[in-house]
Amino acid sequence: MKDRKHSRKREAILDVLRSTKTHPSAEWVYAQLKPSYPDLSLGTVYRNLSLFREDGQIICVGTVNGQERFDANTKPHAHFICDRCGEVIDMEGRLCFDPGDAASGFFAGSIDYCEVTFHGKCLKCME
Amino acid sequence: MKDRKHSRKREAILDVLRSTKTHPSAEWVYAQLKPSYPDLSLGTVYRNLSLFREDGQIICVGTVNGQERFDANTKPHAHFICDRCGEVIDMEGRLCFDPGDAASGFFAGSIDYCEVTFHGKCLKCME
DNA sequence: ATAAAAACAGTAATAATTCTTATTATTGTT
DNA sequence: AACAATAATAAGAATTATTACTGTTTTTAT
Repeated sequence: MKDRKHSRKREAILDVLRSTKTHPSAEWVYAQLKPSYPDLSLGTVYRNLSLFREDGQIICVGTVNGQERFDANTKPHAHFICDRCGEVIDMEGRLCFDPGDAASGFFAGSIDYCEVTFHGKCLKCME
Repeated sequence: MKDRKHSRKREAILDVLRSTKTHPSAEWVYAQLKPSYPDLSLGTVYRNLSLFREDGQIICVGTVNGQERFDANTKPHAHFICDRCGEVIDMEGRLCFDPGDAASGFFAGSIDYCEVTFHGKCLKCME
């Protein structure tokens, strides 16, 4: 990881991500922090999320309704996205295979990681 | 599938999608057709891609560099995305498991489908 | 042929994200 | 503690993919 100057806001952004399981968007992180950091700027959230991703401290889960969603849990794990309400749910531990292993050896490029995303309706949205 | 009036342009858009393995963006489809249909509008491409998706004739592969990518091959199959050049490559037939099966029974919501996407560098980008 | 409905082009609007610039915070050095 | 050097920031402008609107054209059923 490149070494960076310390920044209270960057730290706070990462803390928010680490203290939730909701796989938030940039906007949501911003809304969470704005009360405690009234001079926080949305651009700062976006910029730091990019840095975290570069440094491998967070991963992108995918875009839901046009917004990228982030996850501070960098261990490989699958996600479920509810196509009705947009909620993103961890499926950690529910898969008994490593899709990366399953494909390497068959593919000529180099595989860095693999995303497994289930789509459907969450329990709440099934009524 | 809802019944729709016939449209020469809609037909052409689907033909383009069906005759390529490149998993194109809306913009790319538009660029392909513009020479033969000089009065084609980008909005028409977007609108019809949405209709195709509603009708289950195409699927969304995910966003690459901010642009959604589409695929007329609706059979479940995995993809590889090169994070350097953005190329999307089919991994059809290379997975020996059905991730949907692997997860149902463990999850309380209803699973419609499952996306498996590998990330890395394609052969060309590895030099 | 004609009338109703759907599809269209062209353009304006929207919305997520990135970029720019002037200011402020951090860090190492006296 | 004062100091530069430089990274980080706020605010807002700019960019860009996508969607919505409006008046016109195409399709299709009568």
